[in-house]
Amino acid sequence: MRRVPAKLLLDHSSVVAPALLGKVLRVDLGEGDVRSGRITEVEAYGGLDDPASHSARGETPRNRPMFGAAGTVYVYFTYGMHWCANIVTGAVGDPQAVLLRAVEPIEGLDAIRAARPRARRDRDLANGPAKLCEALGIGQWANGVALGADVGGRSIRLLDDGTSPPAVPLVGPRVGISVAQEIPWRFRVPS
DNA sequence: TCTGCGATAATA
DNA sequence: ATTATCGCAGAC
Repeated sequence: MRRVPAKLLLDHSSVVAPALLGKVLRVDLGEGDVRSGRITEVEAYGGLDDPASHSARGETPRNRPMFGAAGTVYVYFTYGMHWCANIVTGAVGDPQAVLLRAVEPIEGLDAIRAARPRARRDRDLANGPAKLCEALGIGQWANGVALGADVGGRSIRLLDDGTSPPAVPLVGPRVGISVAQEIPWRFRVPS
């Protein structure tokens, strides 16, 4: 299980996004609590040219991590109660990111179930951007942190276990946006 | 399975 | 006012 090379993350988000399908997201929360899942759904968000992106109107305190280096994690709080996580792509100053929308749990299933008490079926554990964060324990602590970096005993890694991205991913419009709905930047592993 | 709706607070 | 969401209730 090797680390995803930084080079893969350094490109336009719409190019990186489908390449992340099948990769393994592993969160180490310390004290033996390790949770991971295979990425099955993502969305690309661009910079100033993408009106649906948090970075569309320039840099603010919230979106600052998007302007950082490729491989930075951007976590935001929304709807008054949910955390969602992105992987930043592209060069410093070019605010692009891939929203992680769904994973299928691999490691730490018991901890994941405990973190998602409202999920009645296992398929509902991490099949949404906020569910994914709650399941894997991703929160504000991860905002602005580089993949692989240690944050007080916690870390997030992106790994390749040999699974290839789907040759033909399902593609469609991004979810939950009110502008730029015609841009097909949502990518899913075919079921 | 699907559709509609309320929760809840940071952001601009 | 809006929001890169979720889970519940009710209809079928």
